[in-house]
Amino acid sequence: MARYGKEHKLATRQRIIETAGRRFKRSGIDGSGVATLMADAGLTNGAFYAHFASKEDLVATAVSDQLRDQRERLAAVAPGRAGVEQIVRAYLSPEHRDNPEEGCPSAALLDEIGRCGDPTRQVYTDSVLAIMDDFAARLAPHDPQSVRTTVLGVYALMVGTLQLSRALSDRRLADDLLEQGVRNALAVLDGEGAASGT
Amino acid sequence: MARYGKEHKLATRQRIIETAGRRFKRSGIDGSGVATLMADAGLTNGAFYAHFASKEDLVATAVSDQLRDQRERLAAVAPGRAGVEQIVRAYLSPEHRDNPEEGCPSAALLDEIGRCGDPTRQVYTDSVLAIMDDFAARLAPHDPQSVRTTVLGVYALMVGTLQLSRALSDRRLADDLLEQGVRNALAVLDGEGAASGT
DNA sequence: TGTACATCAGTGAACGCGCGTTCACTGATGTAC
DNA sequence: TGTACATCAGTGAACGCGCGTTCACTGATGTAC
Repeated sequence: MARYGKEHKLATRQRIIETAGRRFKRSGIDGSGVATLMADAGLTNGAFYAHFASKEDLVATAVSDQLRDQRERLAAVAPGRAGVEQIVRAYLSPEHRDNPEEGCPSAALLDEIGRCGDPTRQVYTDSVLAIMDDFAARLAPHDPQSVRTTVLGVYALMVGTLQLSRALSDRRLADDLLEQGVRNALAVLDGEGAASGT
Repeated sequence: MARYGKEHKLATRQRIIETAGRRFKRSGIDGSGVATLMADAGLTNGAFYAHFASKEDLVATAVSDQLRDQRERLAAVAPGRAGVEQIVRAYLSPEHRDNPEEGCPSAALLDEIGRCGDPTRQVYTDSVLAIMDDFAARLAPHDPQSVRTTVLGVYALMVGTLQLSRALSDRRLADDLLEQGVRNALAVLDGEGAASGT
């Protein structure tokens, strides 16, 4: 059990990144202070700058990590039209809406990310595009490039729908909106890549 | 020029609400301090609590004011299918994306609003529903209730699309996404209320 | 095997600053006589 | 018309606190001989 050495430090760094990702999604970026982020990882504020150059550095890193995680979870879903529908339904579910901490970083943080500096937005863009490319390949394996923008549009649709469902204080209306979102997402997807259906 | 009296104080209050709305949309809610908000209105921090019970009180009031403004601007657009398309294109335009301060409060603040307390979310819900009801009446004057959820879904789609377009650091991709958003919004709307066309 | 030293992840106190909020006070305005 | 007083919108300093960041120090670990 090395408490000392490169491997240990990297493990600690990874732990900070993961707990910070959850904290940002729960409390927002501006709403999460460095001392709290470190306490979440079982550490004190002083150690922060041995791992990251600045809070913004952690923000970019945590956003990237969150999106890599989202990408990996999507990769585990079955291929074909059935998998696509499963992804859309899981994303636009009451469970996802009611647990932002475990969910999509875009749904929790997108408007704040839009106000971040260039480096963070660059990292965000690259990470989202990697997910979009995976999804496009799922939708149109022969020509993923052709549906890239379609897929980006569906992602935006789902993000906005989940955010609005979280903000509405009328639960029934929020549930109806999620169902409407599923219909809209599937309509856009089916209108496009008529390929790769199950 | 009364500097004193009910009318003067109400005018000052309204000025604070309006400048705060713009500041929130530019810097976020957590990113806007009371001293800055008051300085924007040409006042000092001390006067704040003569006008509002708390910062959260101002947040709820400013969000409501912003949405009332959005509603009034929408009401000025011509009726029928032409008006609907004009609204969608203006919303999902590069101009709107590049000027969040003048734009839609949902696009600028939705994930932060989702983290606000019940009173703010209640005010937000009521204000959005008023806009949705106007829009539904525009789409299906004979039976607006039937398209309420459709319209809410289109609003969510547009909000998410604008937010994502703002966050992407690749301008061409961000532009393509806006165009895709227009197609998606119109497809959902045309798939629904086949009525009231021009 | 045992001891002396080097390494370094993490601690905890402190930096200046801005946060949301409170309050004694100012000074321009309106009212009473 | 002029003077004395009441009203009250706004000022500015202060409250305790948390912010992001820095740094001297601790103490457990690994290395050298």
